[in-house]
Amino acid sequence: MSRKQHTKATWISAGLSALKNGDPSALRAEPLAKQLKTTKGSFYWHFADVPTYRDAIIDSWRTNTLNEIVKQLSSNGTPEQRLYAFGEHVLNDTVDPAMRIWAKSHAPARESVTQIDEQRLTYISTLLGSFGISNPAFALACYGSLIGSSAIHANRTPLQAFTALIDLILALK
Amino acid sequence: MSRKQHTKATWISAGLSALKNGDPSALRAEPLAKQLKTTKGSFYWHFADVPTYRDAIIDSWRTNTLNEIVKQLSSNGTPEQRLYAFGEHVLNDTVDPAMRIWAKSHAPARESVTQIDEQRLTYISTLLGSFGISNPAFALACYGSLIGSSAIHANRTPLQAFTALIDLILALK
DNA sequence: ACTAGACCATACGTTGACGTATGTTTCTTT
DNA sequence: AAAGAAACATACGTCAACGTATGGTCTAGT
Repeated sequence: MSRKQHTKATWISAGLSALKNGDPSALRAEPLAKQLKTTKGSFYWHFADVPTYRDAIIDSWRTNTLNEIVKQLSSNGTPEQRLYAFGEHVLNDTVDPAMRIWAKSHAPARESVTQIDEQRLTYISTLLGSFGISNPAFALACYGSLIGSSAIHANRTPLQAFTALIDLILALK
Repeated sequence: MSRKQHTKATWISAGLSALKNGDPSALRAEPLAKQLKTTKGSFYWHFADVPTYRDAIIDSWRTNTLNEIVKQLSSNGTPEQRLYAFGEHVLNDTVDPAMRIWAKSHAPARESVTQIDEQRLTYISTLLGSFGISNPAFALACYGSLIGSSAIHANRTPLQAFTALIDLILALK
């Protein structure tokens, strides 16, 4: 009914949301509690301490993202359609930038980012391979243009760069 | 002999260096003082407070980067050579990722990143234009692949993606 | 409605960083 | 070498966030 109480998932969701507009230092117990209109009593019930919470955030991102990749893997549609769907998946991952900068100083974040990058690059390489394009630098360029152009402050949408690039590469086939 | 005292530039340099391996929250007076083997007495001599210092860091990055772009603009060499040189310039800017995430929550950082992105995109668009390539999405893809693939955790170098992409785009001419 | 367990509020002591005040050292100029 | 200026060290009060302890409140099962 009233379901006013919080769960681990609530806290993790709030943390992931905080990462969308800031760096990992935004993951602090008391400010988040205030934002959730509760107190840190709840926080410390669900998590032993802040480092534990932060690692749970990382693991949640990793799991969600891996699941999304699996979903993409088993999707249907032409390779072109699947490439575009992949692009949207990456662009929708607004936590990615924070995880990436966190990875510079935090081993668990680094491991998760590495794993996700491997999976995504493998997937896009496979799709490009179905067009007979096997140079792995192209996969890296595609993935990079997604990660990068979503971070760039320009008037164009990141998707425009990605689609232009895909069209260009597919012209090779 | 002249015992080595610190200057504004020393502090700013230390801050820029800290940003290479972490987020903006690493820019704190006392930890940096410890690292520079001095005390915050020096810090507060050179800067009014931490926000002032942080904005000085941003401005230093902006100025350095703009100067570097101007240098590239007046460089000589073929457009191909200048494209590659541009790529290296961007990849050498290891502060860029931290500035980019900072831009999400801090207006001065955002303004600087926007300005730098505009200048870089204009320059690369001009170079591509000299090959008769006018679709701005290609410039965004190139710049994005630099920014992005340098952030990606993979076994390949970012430059491989960029050069493959340039070669691909130049094949259009 | 009662009780057990799950969940939350709050008071407390601790810590790390902030910014100020004030004295001390080092540099420069004469 | 002395004086003034520039740069640094340090002690202090304040604050925000940490983590703990303890008691209160909600909820489900009987």
